[in-house]
Amino acid sequence: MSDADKPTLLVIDGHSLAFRAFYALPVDSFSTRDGQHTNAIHGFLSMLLLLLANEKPTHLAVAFDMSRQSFRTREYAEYKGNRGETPAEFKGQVPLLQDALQAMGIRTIEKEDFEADDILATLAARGVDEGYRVLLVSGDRDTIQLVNDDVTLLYPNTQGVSQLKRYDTAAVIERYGIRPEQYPDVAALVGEASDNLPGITKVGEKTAVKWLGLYGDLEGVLAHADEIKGVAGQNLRDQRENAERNRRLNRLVPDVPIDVVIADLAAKPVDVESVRPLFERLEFRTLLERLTKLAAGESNGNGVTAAAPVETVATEVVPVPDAPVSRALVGDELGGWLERAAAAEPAGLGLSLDVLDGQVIGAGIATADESVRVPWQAGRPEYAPFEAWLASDAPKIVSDAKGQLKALTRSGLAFAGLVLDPLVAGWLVRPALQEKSLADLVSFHLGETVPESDPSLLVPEEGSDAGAPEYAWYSVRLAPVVLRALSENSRRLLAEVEMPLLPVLAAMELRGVTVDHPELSALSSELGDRAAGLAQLAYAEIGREVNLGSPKQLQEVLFDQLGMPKTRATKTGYTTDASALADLQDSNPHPFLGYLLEHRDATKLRQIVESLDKAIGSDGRIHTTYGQVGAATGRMSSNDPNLQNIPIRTAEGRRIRKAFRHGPEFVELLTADYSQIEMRIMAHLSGDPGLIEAFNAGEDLHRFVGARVFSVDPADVTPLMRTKVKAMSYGLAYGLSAFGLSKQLRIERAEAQQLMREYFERFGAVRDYLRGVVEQAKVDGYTETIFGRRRPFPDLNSPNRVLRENAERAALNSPIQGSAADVMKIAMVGVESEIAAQGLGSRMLLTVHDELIFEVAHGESESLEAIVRDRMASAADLLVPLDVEIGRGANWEDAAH
DNA sequence: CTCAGCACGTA
DNA sequence: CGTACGTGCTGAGA
Repeated sequence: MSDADKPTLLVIDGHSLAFRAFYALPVDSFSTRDGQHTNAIHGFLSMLLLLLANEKPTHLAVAFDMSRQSFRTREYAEYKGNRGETPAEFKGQVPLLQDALQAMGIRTIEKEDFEADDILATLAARGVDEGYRVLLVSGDRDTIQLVNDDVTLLYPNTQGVSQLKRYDTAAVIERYGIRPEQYPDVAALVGEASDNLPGITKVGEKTAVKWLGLYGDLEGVLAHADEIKGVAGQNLRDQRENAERNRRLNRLVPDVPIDVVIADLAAKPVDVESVRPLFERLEFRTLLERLTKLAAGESNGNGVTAAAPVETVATEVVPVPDAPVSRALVGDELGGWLERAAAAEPAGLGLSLDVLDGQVIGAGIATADESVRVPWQAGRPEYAPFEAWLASDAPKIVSDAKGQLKALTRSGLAFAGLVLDPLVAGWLVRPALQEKSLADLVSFHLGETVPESDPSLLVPEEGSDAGAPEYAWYSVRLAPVVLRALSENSRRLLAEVEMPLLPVLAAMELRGVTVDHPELSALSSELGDRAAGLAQLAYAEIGREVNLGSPKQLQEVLFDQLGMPKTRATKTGYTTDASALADLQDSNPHPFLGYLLEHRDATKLRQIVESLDKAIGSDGRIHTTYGQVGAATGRMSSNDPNLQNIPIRTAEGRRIRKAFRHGPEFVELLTADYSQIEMRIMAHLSGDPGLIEAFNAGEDLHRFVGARVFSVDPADVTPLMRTKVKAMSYGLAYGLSAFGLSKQLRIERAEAQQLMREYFERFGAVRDYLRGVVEQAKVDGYTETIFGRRRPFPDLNSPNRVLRENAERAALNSPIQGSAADVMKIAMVGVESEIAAQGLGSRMLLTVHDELIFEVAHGESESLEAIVRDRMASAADLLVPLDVEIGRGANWEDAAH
């Protein structure tokens, strides 16, 4: 059996690690509201989670000292007698820590008369015998003696427990100049102050190692004590009992009588729910989150190892390398460094820009071993090599590149050669937004902690927060690790879609969209007046003033004062949402309800108008920010402000769209959207002949489907029939139930059920496909889009029904929504590059999932429309055509079709 | 001041 | 008991 195949047994000295954590973490910052100190528990568990994620032990246990008394104190009463009273704040934490471990399903072991390290020695010996690779974690140096080819020691750094140094045989030899089994001899000679074991006066590590080199072991040294010259030799002869006693005491017992079968220590997936109560009591929110992530990432729940890239690929994580100290370089010196660096990292150099007020003020550039700082100001000759490198095709790896790309553009710097954004790549690995920042990514994939900015950091080091050179260094080191975690298809998606899209989004953000301020202001005050009037009317109905925006106060009015029947329960009471209020209006008509609903509409719209108005920049335009790594399905999001939820359903809402205009240099806006893209994708993925025919027939989809479902001629499909099949069709992709359908259409359950039955009779392949998606995902642990974008679903096999069914619906929807997102992204890249290739002045401004909005330059209406239509329609080759609808107009509303 | 919960806008 | 988002408000706790 090769080493890599061996199971890994992890044994931790619980006391020593918890004690380290106790002193490493400020006790004041780790206490619950009711005064329980938790710093030792928190520190220990934090370290444990890191170990579980990074080392992936197959078996594990935590050993504790039972008391201060042991066979050692009986032999030598002063043993550890120098240690003060254990702080009460610490003592109280140990039982809680043991409870936490138990809840996590981790075995704790203690044995009367022995110390935890003896248990480590015993388990290590048994583990090696039974063919395990053994990892020990202890803060007691005596455990160094246990290291051998199969046993590795992880020893906490002096500062705390956040970093462990890995001691294998080679590391021990390097650090101490002796083999691990010789360590107790050295310690016996030198003594161990912390254990109150005096050694030989004047003999330190160097002398001890020298003597052992000469005479082999302690026995040999003592046998030749007479030959050793000098004061040290004399002291050795005088104090040899010290050494002999120390050696007896520091020998760890490899056969403590404990009835532990190592196979029983097998690591079980942590059940987050059984841990939750205790963690919540200890107020460990971050830890619970990390634990949840760990549980989600480790297993897909059914024991089938998913091919999905959900497992961290970090292996060598401890010890943590320190970021190289970086020098500031400019001019020829930088030019030379860049040349050498490029040779060292042919896949690309790490780059991170320092940005202040949207402008570049400097940069960090790194290889995996070295980083440099580059200051920058416009127009200085000494920065020419830097500018040339930026503009060249030299490959660059930039984390969270979009914002930096914008800063480069704003600073007038040409840029090329972006080959990878590790943040985007990491999102493709785990698209559920787990790793939101470079620090998260570093922690997950490298198992390291970025200084200062990471909440899991145990001991914040002062003034060591990461700057541009460090970010560049992390980026370049992340690149190969993250890429390895991606499937081949995902890598292609990254290279051919996501990376090319990144600068496109940056450009769109910079362009912004013109919005008419006076129009919004007028709308806002109009809506404000209306809301105020409606509020007065509502107050009059109930004879008092309440805050209509407060669900709590509304509940008092509706259920107490007006005595209306209770609505659907929420966590904190009963819902007052629009559909519930509409139901109430049916059963218990009351003018208050109508005024309340209208008031809601008015205030909601006003709030949207207000926030848009505030977002208009000095250029008269709104610049949203797109979240390329926003959605788990692959979609983009828009924020600050969100331009993807501008009202459209009501006439009032559409007035907001009228305020979105073309800029003065342009003649109109053009909107282009995919018609029914999700249904088309469903037709493609399911191969349903009926649905495919529906799209190829070129007839109104819902009319066609309605004709099939209700067995009538298309011409005889009534509006009501059309509404019903339309709701059904759209609901399909979301995992809609008969209950949900009946609710939405306000029809009987039985009728909804009947409708679904008829539907699936005609479009059976759709149902088969949707079922198949979930079944396959349960086996694989993930779903995949047409273009290979994967999304893991750890809850699909959860015993918790709510979790499982939620996961099933999400899994069913994911390939559909995700493929649509793939198609749109491909189209955007294609359109942008074709506009550039043809040298058009028109520009792509916005994307709203299945819609693109452009600003049309003079005389380009037709050519732009042709480009957009072509690139959107040809973005994917499906079994059904991709239909694109285009409209033009002076504003967003008029440009709709 | 932060945070959870609710409600609601879009595709 | 319909997927995916982002935002703003309230009210509770610091």
